Amino acid sequence: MDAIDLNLVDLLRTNARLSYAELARQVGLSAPAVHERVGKLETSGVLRGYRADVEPEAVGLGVTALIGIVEDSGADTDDVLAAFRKMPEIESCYFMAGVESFLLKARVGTIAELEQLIVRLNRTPGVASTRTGIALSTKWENRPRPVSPPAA
Amino acid sequence: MDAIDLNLVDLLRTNARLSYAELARQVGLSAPAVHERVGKLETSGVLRGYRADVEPEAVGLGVTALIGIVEDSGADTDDVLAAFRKMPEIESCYFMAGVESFLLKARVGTIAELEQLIVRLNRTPGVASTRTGIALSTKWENRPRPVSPPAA
DNA sequence: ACCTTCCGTGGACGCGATCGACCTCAACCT
DNA sequence: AGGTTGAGGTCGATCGCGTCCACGGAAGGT
Repeated sequence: MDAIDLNLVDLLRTNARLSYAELARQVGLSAPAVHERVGKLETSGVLRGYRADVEPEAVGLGVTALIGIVEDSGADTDDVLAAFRKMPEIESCYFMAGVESFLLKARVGTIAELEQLIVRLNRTPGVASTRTGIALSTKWENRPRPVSPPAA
Repeated sequence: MDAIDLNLVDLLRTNARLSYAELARQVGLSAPAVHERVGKLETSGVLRGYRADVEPEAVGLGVTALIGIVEDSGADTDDVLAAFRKMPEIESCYFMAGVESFLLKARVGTIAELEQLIVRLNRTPGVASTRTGIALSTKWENRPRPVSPPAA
């Protein structure tokens, strides 16, 4: 993980579809060298994948909610997690310090669907209570933070 | 936005580096047709970009926090937003219904940096108070929800 | 029926991806 | 010091992909 690797990570974080040739030009190496570096970053787990960034409204997911979960005392956290994992509307899941064991970010199409999701969450074994906040708008999300020092 | 478009969106959401030729095979069209469709999805704003998914720990961002913000009464929300936007550690920013106007997701390297961030947040004009929760682990994040019906 | 528009296909051509051979340098061993 | 080894690079060649263009057929309007 030298400066060139960090540079590649930054470039791919801003545009994951850059060609190896273009990446090579940007970092000042040959295309095969970049190809090998990126391959190593992938197999070492630094680069976990490449995702298109999609406007949620455009695919019918206009409602965003953030939901805190309080577990039952003695609940099996792994079981709870497995149940959450089966709900595709839960985009993100953080295990938190504090009274609320989990914080979930969910996206659904309508408030009615959100209601159904909350009902399902409250019914899943191990969940004591939920507290949901509705996002009126997403100002930004997953903004890539440059990790390599600016080129000066 | 027909079924093929949704299919393309799903494919790119799972792997943004798929070649047009490969996409074409998967959806049963020719490469130029896919090229044109993807181009239109980009210019129409459905596809906002393509991002590498990076393991945060690997780039020195091991601490994740979720921070609720209460605004001063009479604060200028746009100014507050602009201030947040200048803080690169804030990865996501949601404008919320409820007492807390914003919910921020921030990533930093150390608890000390988190402390500094919170201090800065509390100092920014328009912010009345903050409430931060620390994520002990990220179970998953930005899981792509398939948007097109399964191929059956 | 005709025209127009949209959306696709097929062919062509230049560039990119990717493999293998070779080079360079630094670290380490003897 | 000299030799060996391995990591990480360049170069060149080959093959497939990206992308442009001309053409074709279906749907819909007049």
